[in-house]
Amino acid sequence: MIEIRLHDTMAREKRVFTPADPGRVTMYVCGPTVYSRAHVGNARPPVVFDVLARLLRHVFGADSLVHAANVTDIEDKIMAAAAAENVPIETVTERYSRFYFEDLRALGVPRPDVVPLATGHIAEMIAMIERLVGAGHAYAAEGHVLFDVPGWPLYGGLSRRPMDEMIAGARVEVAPYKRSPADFVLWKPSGPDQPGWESPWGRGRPGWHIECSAMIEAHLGQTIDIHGGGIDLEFPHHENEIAQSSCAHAGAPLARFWLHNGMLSMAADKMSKSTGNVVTVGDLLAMGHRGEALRLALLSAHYRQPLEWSAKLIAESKIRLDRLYRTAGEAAPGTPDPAMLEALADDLNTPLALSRLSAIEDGATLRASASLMGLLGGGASQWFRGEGDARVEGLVAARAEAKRRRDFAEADRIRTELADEGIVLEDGPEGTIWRRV
RNA sequence: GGCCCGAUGGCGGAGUGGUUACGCAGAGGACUGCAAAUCCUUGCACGCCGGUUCGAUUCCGGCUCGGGCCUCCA
Repeated sequence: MIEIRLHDTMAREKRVFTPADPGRVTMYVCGPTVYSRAHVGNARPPVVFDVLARLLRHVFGADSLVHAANVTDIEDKIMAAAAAENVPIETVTERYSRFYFEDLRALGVPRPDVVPLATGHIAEMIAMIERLVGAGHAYAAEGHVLFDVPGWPLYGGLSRRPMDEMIAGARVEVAPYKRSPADFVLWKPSGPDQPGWESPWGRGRPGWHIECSAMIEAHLGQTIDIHGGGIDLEFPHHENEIAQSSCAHAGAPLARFWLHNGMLSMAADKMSKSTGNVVTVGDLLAMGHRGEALRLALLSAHYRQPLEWSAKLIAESKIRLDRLYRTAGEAAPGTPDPAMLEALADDLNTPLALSRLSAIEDGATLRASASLMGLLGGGASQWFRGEGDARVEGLVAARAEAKRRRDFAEADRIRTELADEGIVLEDGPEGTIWRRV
């Protein structure tokens, strides 16, 4: 069996990955808060961890993996977005949740095995908070429940931040009900006009961090094999998840491997909703870019490295796919290329894997290899032509007839006409094929 | 200010203590009615200063620059 090595943020080094139970590999990736369209940066984790999921299924068996990714459908930004439209939060969350999975499908990312909703696990969250309170790790104050950070000395292990510096460096105004500035909220009160659930501490709603801890416990267990997410979540989100879960589980570690992807930037700035420096997946698709080209672009750099997003990157990725599809043709998948597999197994080195791909000459091997990265799923003719277009086919046939008459002026006129529509013709030994640029 | 990461050819982006990344773009050639595509050939590199070493782009230290986190964030 091939050896998979993954970079574990906790250990700060690559380690050989072996599941606790090879028959049930567990992976959880932090999903979106659904209050707006996903931008390309938001799409990097789903794409990256989809590649990992494909690799794990290839190595451990198709049914060996339980891949979970949550949807955060209760959060203050959602409430703000709903209030702005004067609609219930469900209107907002259902709309953007639908968009999110449509975008992912366009990028070749299937729905994870488990997609838990935060609002579907309020009882589990309350139960976990009660356990934390009972164990002395959390306390109620003014309708809030807070995690007692100084009371858990192991806090900060993932991000390696010394406790005193976290407190000294706190830049936010400290709420008066907090015992320590580092304490974070597990439950917060809701006003009469805000969404909320009854709890031992009054009507309220969960804090963001407890959602993941409770849903991981509910669906995957106390200790999972892999926990993934963007590097920006390392602190405080993942640190807080660790604190909550470990304290609720008598010290059992939350995850055996922590994987974090790097950020996407655009024009030298991080792509983020708060700065407005974003391009949404939906915008790019509407512009005519292929989802598969966007996927390849997202995999063109190693997942832990930052990635500079640009129009040129998309164009290059599309051209690369053209070449790969020409080689793949209509071949049925064969056996993956060992060198490509080796690249993926070495901490998901997709740029290296991509270079291996371009060295493969056999269509069947190429298709099987590419499918491990979620690429080359369709046939070449489908890729180049898109959906059937009778009018274009007719013009191509008319041009072929003109060529047969050696009426090259007419043939060139038709070719120019199609070129103006962004359609390129290629005369080959088996006739003319066409594709959109 | 604190914690952490990075610096590779025109651009993107792997990797390595001594030997080819790869892709895009460029140049030349083959092919073509002309093209396109394809194939062949080809130019272009490892931020700065020290150290270790027979030898460093690769290891160590310092510097400069860039990025992320410390607040919602994938």
